[in-house]
Amino acid sequence: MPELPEVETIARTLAPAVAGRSLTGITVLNPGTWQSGIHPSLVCPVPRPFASTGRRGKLLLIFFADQGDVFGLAFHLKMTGRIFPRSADVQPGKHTRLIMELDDGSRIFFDDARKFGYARALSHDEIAAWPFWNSLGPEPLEISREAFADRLHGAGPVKGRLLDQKNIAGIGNIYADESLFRAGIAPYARFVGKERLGILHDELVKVLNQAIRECGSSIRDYRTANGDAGTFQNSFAVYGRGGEPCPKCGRPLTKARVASRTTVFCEHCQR
DNA sequence: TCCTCCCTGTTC
DNA sequence: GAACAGGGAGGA
Repeated sequence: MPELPEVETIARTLAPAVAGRSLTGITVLNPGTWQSGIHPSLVCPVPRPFASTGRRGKLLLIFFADQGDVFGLAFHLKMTGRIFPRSADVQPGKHTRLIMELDDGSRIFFDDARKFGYARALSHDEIAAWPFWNSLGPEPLEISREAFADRLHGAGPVKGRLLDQKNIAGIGNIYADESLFRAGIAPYARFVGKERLGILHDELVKVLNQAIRECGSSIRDYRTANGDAGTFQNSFAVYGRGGEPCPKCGRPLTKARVASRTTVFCEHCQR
């Protein structure tokens, strides 16, 4: 379940693996994983030096140094996607869906047990034809408190609005539940006022930054590009803790379905 | 705005 | 052997 902090961590830990290297080819093992109008062989007809890695919402980005029609790659890891740089002697696993071949013989595997994840080439035409990219809301760590409150203000349950990537990019079930608990806002609350949404932004920024410092949350599948687990799962106040005592008041945490997602919250501390 | 579906490994 | 996990597309 890589959300913003996990994808940010993967981008940072992947950077050394691509630094100074070039992409020489892309091998697609699962056809559905390559969701791009550009054939993978056309991404690097000649070796393409890498420039950097990055992130937009939950998308992992890899950019090329030279200017070409295709200037980078985007990966959505969805729930079970993983990125593994590996030396030339390591063979792909049964869940390897796509392989990036590098000029030193090493490879970067994109594994995804559930096949929900995908990769795309980034070109101006590809982006123009990609509604998801074009509808992504601002980054929560870059938007102001006031702008955040404006975007989240509305009729639907606040958790649904927080999860909607059109409003704010990069928030998934974990950081939605954790930030709502810290802000004392019930996930099903509607018409939450601007002041309380400002508090939600404060808490969201804090929880995201702490999770980034801790290299993300590893529940089961997520690992950094180095293969390490994150540690923020040890700091969860509510996520995955239905029935356990609330960290603030000690009453049992409620597990319910909100915005079509499993949601854990405290009925006493969150209003 | 809300629900279902896509997938498959893991848990009950 | 069924329920569950869930991001986002697509339909109601």
